[in-house]
Amino acid sequence: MPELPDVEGFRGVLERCGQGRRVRKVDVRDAGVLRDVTAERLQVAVEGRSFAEPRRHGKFLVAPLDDGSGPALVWHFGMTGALLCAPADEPPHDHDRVLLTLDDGNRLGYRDQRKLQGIRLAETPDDVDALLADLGPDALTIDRAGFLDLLADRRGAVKSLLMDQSALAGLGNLLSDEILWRARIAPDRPAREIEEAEARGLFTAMGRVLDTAVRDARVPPRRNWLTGHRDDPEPECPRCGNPLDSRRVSGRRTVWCPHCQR
DNA sequence: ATACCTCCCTGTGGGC
DNA sequence: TGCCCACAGGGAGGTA
Repeated sequence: MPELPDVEGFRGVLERCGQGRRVRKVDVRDAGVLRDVTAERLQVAVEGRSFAEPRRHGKFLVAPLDDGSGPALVWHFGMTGALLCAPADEPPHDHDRVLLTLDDGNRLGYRDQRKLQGIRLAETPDDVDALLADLGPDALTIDRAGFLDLLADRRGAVKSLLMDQSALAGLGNLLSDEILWRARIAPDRPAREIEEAEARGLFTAMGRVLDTAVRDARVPPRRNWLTGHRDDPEPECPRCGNPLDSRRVSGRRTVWCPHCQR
């Protein structure tokens, strides 16, 4: 599930619920979500420290502790992860894998059904940089010139480019389909063959889709968006009414309108 | 450089 | 209310 807008929402959860709060207790209920760190190390590193200002890059959420010069928690939410804030005495959900009890009676929970990604501990700011080193620029902050350069440098399908985290960080399958639909560009078009005017339109569509999705903290399944139709039994394009098509592009289910998208 | 495959996990829904 | 399979909005690693 989580793409850039969802993770931006989790950043907000962490900011409102965690920032400035001290972690009283780290409860690892399922160590299967810990990546390159043991439950013991996580406890020692985090308990007694407080959350500084969190930040996001692509689909990663970074939570530096104390003054930011030492360890940081680095979250990735995979397909099914979420960060939730709840009163500490609320019974945990089955999929709450790690619980962080705060000093104000609240509790941050990393909830994740599938455990495809998880939580890392960066020991230093340099470690954080190393974890994020392979990511391209964030989709929310890249400028138009940088975006046009990405397209020009890429031979393969434009959808593969949008989804490639090392080229552009933050877009997932749903957002990519939505943005391409909005810009009327077929997902399998080679990126470098997209005309400049279309490419500018694609950049604008990305910005608008992201703005709305960030406000909703998800890709909203509105009926006038593609996303609102992709799971219909016989999906039709909300713009032209023609049937939507669906097939795999770069290994992911891809929905588009063959009539509108060229 | 890029596309495809498998794998990592769990749960759900459809077909039988 | 059983079994089996494909599939789901994540990514990594290996191959051609």
